[in-house]
Amino acid sequence: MEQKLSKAYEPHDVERKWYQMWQTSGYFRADENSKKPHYSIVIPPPNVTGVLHMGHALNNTLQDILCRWKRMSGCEVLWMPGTDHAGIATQNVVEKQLDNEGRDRHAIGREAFVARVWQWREESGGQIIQQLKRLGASCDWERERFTMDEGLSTAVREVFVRLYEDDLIYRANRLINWCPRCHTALSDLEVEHEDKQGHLWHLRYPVIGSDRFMIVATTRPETMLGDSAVAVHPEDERYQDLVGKKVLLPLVDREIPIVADEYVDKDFGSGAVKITPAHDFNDFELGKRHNLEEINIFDESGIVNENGGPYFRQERYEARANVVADLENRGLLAKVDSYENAVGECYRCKTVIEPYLSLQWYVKVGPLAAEAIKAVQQGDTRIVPQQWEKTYFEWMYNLQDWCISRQIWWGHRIPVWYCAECDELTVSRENAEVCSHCGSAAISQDTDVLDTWFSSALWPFSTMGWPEQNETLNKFYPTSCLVTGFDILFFWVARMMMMGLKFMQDVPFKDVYIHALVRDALGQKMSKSKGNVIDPLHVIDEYGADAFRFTLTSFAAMGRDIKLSTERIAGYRNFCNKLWNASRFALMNLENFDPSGIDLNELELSDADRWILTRLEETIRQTGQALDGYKFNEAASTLYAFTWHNFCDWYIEMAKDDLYGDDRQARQRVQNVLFTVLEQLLRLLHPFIPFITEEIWQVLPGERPCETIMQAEFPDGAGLPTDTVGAERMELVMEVIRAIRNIRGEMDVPPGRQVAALLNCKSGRSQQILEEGSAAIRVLGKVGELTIGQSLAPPEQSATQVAGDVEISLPLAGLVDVAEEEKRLQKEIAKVQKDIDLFAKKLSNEKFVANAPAHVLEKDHGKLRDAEEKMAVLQESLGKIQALK
RNA sequence: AGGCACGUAGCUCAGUGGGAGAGCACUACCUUGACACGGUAGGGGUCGGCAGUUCAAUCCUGCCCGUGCCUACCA
Repeated sequence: MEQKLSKAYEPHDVERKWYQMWQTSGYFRADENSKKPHYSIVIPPPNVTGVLHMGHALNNTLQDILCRWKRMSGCEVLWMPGTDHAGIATQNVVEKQLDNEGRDRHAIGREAFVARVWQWREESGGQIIQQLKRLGASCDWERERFTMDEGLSTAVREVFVRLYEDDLIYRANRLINWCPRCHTALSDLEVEHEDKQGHLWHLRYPVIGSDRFMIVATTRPETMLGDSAVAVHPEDERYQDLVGKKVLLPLVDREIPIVADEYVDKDFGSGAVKITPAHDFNDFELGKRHNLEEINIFDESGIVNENGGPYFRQERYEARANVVADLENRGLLAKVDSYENAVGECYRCKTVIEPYLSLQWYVKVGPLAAEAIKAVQQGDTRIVPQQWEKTYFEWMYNLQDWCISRQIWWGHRIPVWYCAECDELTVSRENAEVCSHCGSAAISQDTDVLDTWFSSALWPFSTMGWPEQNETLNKFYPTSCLVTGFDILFFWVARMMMMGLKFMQDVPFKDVYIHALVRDALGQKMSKSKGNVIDPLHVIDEYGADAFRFTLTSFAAMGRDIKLSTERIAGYRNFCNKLWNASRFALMNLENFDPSGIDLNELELSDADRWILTRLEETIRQTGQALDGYKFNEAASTLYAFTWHNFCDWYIEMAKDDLYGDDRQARQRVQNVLFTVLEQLLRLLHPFIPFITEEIWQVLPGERPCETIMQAEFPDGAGLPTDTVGAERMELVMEVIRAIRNIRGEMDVPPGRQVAALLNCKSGRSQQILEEGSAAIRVLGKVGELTIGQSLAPPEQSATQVAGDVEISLPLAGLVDVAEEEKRLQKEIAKVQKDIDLFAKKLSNEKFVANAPAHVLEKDHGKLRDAEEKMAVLQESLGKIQALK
């Protein structure tokens, strides 16, 4: 008994052993000087704070499949790995640590804080990289990058300065999304909108010089402290006489005008709107049109400032309660309705966003977006699946300028210096010492850092050494494919497109493959708070990385989310085990087998051989096509079906007879085919399940052409002796076996018991095929006495089935009772009758016959004929059976 | 409000203008010398509803119902 492989596949040691070998031997390394065609992918850099979650696992499994496949297909592959400094997220992590120590970042100061973040990154930032390795990711780790690396920081500065010089970066005082907890501006994308149940308060503002009141409705009554007008629609008859008059703003007793503006919806509420330019985006715009005062009533923590009169120093919700109570006491609260509206929250800490007036840096995206749109329209970059193109365009056309300054400490500091003497700006690639305008040394750098996504946008070329021109960029830019989830299509993909086109004059990637989101078994997003997270590392521990990868791949159908549960993973663990055991079987029967120098084309192959080789060639073709089209699930199911249902269920079972028999030549022939199929199958499967395939491949008999399966060629089917006619012949044998098994199963014949069978063939061809396949029929059908011929008379008492033009009869006597067989036959007859009815009806339809294409007609005629022939045999048998009763 | 998906076997999902598929679950039988993480056989679906195009619709078109997601400045 062969001792090379254990009885069941045990992934742990295998995974560790081979990953280490691959990495230390440098098989993941990309050579920019290679003459081979290039293939490159940049990893979507996970946050340095991150731990591997299902999304990463899927994302990186797919990338690894592509990279391993391309590497085996003769490409020089660069898979560029790295991590993202994740400004706000990382700062929050370290701030939390400080908080646990009873300190905050202001107490230790900027420099110490940043040093502390770096220290944290050194200690625990590499976690996710180690986890990617557990998954089998074949990244070129020697090139690992971090967005805060010196090189990438240089690229960030270069880009900032050049955009500034091209008037594509500017500074403006506007309303921005402000997180009162993170104390920073956020871009529009970093705000998540969620519908929340709240209230709509209707407030009464007294009109000056009149006894009338304007009723205004608001979801945020505290902002009335900053109101600078009440607006109505210009054509609203109710208020025609009031426009131009003033109301007295309650509580703070300020006089504010009543203005007319088209923005107001006459039919909503009272038709009058309170206008707070400093705290609402619409009001801000309206305020600009009417030249209204912008009164900021909050500080950066969302606490009422000195403009809030009596509410000074109250937190915003506290102020809200007090404002409402005070208004009510004065009879100025008309009514309160329940109201649901969308509230903006910080995407990092979920704090409710405050629209806040402040001076920030912006990227003017218009000209950049125009190029990014054009590139996709022209097909320079292809988005797969294509449906996402529409989403991409939709967003690109409606793009607002991008707020890139963040009031945090962890990130790329904005390379702008302000002069205390001449008030001019110095924008510089190097750290500035003196003002570029007046030469004064009294300059200070902007305290803000850049949005994390600013550096991410440069990732495809900054990681390759840009702004330096080098061979890596020449060879590997633009990248071949970007694999990512749709959740960062805007955050990241769109911005890489803009920056790549601007600075490399070429798209950053030829293809963008957008994959699904991984959800839990109930279809909910996995999150810590819901407690429904499946940890990929636990999955790998329990089922092995290969089973996990194959599961994800099998579910990675386009355009649908993946609902993952551990039961599903077990199924693919079983698949790995099946492959393992099939390999064990092969190895046991390949002892002393030497695969060298034998050409399958020179062997006298059996129909079974021809069949499996033909199926293999088909599988190779289908797998390649599926991968070409990013149809990962199709590739996976093709391979699954071939491995299990063709190779294991049929070929191995049929091979046993020859392997165990005395015919040395037959044995060698089968060994050759068995070896060939298994060896190629392992190579086909390697991109998907790299560990187990390496482990088996390494112990195959004979000399290996290279040290690792990673370097072996991906099968292309060339040289395989395919033979569709031979394969069809085998199908008849298989059909006969299935028919015999069907009778046995239906009639409850014990599996161990042999039966006699009589195969009555209508053609000499069938007879000849079955005679050749008789060994398989005997073994797989558990047939003892086997009679094959033409015009045979079946025994009086027998069970009958039909396969093609072959009538199969198993003598009943002593096996089963007549009633059972009658039942079985009637069931079978009912099935066939359904077919006959269907096709007879179709073919008697004149319109169908007149219009349907010839091949359809021919096929249906054939099917009707087959069904009728089958019916005749079954009816005859039924008659005989009934006669016995 | 707009946009995009989705609705197929008990569950999770593939799929195609020409007789409905897989995995899991289920039923029966089987420790046969690769594998019980296994084998063989079997049951199970008016392919969301209603119209239309077509010789032919689960697939194309329209409407409706239901479910998700994304984008959006209606207080």
